[in-house]
Amino acid sequence: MARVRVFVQAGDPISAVGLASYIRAQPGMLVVPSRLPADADVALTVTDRVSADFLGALTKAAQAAPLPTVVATDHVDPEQAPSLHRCRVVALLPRSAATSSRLASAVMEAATGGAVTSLAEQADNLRREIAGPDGAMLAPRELTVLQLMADGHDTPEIADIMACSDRMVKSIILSATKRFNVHNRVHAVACALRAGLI
Amino acid sequence: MARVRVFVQAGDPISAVGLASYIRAQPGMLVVPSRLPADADVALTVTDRVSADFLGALTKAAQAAPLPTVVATDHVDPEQAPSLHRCRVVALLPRSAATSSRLASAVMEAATGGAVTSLAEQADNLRREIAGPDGAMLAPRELTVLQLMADGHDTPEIADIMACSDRMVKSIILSATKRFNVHNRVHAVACALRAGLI
DNA sequence: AACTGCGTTCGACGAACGCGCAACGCGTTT
DNA sequence: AAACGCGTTGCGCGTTCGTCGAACGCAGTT
Repeated sequence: MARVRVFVQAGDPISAVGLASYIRAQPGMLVVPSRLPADADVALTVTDRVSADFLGALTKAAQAAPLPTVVATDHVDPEQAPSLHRCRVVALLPRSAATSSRLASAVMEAATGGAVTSLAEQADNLRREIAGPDGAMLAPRELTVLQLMADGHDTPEIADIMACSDRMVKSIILSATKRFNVHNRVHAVACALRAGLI
Repeated sequence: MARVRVFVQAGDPISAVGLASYIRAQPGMLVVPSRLPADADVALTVTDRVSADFLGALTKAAQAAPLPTVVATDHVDPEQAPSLHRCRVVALLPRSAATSSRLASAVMEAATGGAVTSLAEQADNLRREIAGPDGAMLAPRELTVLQLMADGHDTPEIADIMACSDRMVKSIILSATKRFNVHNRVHAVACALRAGLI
């Protein structure tokens, strides 16, 4: 292969030219114009979080020109992880720690189709690298309570679903709010949602 | 002024080189190395959302070298808006629609200290430009209340921030929960968060 | 076995929330 | 002017939440 042709895609122009600069600085790569995705070997995208919306856009783009895709992001929604391979995503990179060499090697591997690590494993690595060791700090019960609250259930309903008393549910919420240093249950749910934990 | 010296700052390397590329492409501007913020005329930053954390980092940076600052972002937390001028923020741009000319003119105005529109007005314009016509599904006050709740504030705090009574805040929440057919305020915040409205 | 720390469970009380009803100001309609 | 809608605020009620304290079981320590 002569030079790897990279199709660059981003939700905002700033990130787009940032990615393009990285690729242009690589001797073995060049950026293909956004009008000609079919001429590329690899797609390179960046996003705040891999959400359903983002994957939808990716799917649409993949129908026009199916390319192996590298994604730079800081978060992958757990429920979206299984859909990644359908969009031909072959590599996940940490956006906030994307070095020139990491980007380049990921794009090169994607272009040559080599060394495809499991996407689930990559997503896990990403979560660990981004969130640090804190990400694993929630107990399973806390997770359940947070999810149920986010779905609109109040304390007695949660107690019923989890087969325990109201007091227990409140205790779980209390311990979680104190440990994460948030003000109340709304704040806790919002933080968990933003952190992608639920 | 000979050339405008711009100090570029971003949470991730991709956006940083993106911004730098934009500035370098401008004939009248140059990028100062990140080690020499004191040599710059203007600071240019980019962030997903103007949160308390982001403003904290900005404040710390401003202590080292107080510069008029241009921020490219897609969202400004309403409660942070009053703090913007303390961090010497003079312009807000839509990140997802940041064109070369908009960036350049904002940086130039910041450097010359001219044409300072009200920051609150700029924040409003930003919200309108980002959300588009879909954002019209929620009234502006509902959006504010939801954001404040997501940041952990309770009813009297929100009433204080929005300069109205507790009853009014509750009325806004009540009308929103009825209109969106959700069970309570936690559910409302979770839905808004998942829909990307806040 | 007695002690100690830690997580779990429950009771209780003040504060906050969910919500209906009534009233006031203010612009628009007729 | 009268009628109407709409946003705002207040009052009050029952329900739920936030939080402290205490009791219990269960490791590991000595």
